[in-house]
Amino acid sequence: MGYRVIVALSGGVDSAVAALLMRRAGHEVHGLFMHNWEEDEQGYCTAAEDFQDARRVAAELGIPLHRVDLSVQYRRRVFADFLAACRTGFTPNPDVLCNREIKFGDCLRHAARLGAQLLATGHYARLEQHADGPQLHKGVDAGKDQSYFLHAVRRECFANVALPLGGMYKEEVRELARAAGLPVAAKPDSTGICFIGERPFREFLERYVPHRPGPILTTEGLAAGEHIGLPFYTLGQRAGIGIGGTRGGSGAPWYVADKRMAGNTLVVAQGAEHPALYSRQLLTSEVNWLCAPPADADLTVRLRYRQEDQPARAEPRAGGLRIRPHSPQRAVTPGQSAVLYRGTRCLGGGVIVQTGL
RNA sequence: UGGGGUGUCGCCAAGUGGUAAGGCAGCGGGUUUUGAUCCCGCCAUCCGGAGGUUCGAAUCCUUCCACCCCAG
Repeated sequence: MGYRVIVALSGGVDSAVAALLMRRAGHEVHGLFMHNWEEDEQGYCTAAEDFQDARRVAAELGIPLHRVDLSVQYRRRVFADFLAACRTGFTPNPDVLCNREIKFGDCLRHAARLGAQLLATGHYARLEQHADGPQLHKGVDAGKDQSYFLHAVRRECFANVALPLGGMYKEEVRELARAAGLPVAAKPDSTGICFIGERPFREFLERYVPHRPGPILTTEGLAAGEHIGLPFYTLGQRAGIGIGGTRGGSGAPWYVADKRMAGNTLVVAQGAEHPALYSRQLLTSEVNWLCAPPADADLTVRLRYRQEDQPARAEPRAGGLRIRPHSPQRAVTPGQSAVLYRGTRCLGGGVIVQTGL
């Protein structure tokens, strides 16, 4: 008999297959369903359905299913942060924090209380246990790689974690699920911020952040309209600005180039390649290292999920790193994470706090 | 109330007798475990209003209306 392994079952295919694989590896597998967000009346929250799916999966696999309510912790340590960041004009990535605080924080501790030697999840990333500690690597399926979301997890928290899908492609995972008769084999991939779900982001945020209209200016300083409040926009964004054609304009679409909190001003640039949309360097907050902090600067950096990582130089500075990508990067956004890689290995990362030419 | 100009989809903007381009915005969908980016689709039976000429007009004529400019 192997270990007692707790698999975080979300009700989706990935975690179901993760459980399947751990059981096949001979472990004693238990499922654990996390409840992180209070139901609301809007009908967007699918937690109830997801729990039912998790139950069906557990039943099919013949494993016990536990359930833990972490919604208070989520609200205190993830959502509060998220809102605070939004209010300062940042574009936070709550899923990064959720992995650090909830999934590989409270959930991990809860798994230990349930007697597990190992926690497994359905993330597409590879975890290797070495003598000098765990190493996080990109998932083999480049299209699904989720190492970006995991970079902020404390390194020691990976010591007793397994990510069985890291070496697989999504199609293989679905195929395994089908072959094993798992009831969620054809369930669509979930997208969207986990607690918000698929609902329109703006509509969600409006419940917590009041509108505060202000001017929209072009990079030339011309008035271009009115925005509803800086927190409702993100850098590089095109849709939702509401600017039509202008006399003598190029006819190209407009993008958010800057959010000036001081003057409550949204600055927009015309054309997807406008120089005002590019940054040559950025500063990060304190970095969470998943390796011994590297002395040299030969690495690549990913500045937004699903963006290709870029060669860059990184040097320490007070409170974090100064990162200079070899080529200017588009829509580098405070609040998003700068995640460092060397080859397939994820070295860690920090939150972008400032960008500059 | 003298002269000149303009009036085409929410915004720009083609079209000057042959039966409404395009872009932007918007909407819908696809991709996606971050709000994007990107991709696909939809989007004026009607051209400021009313008459008239013509087989046929947004395009010609008449007139009215609105706005702009120059003179005043």
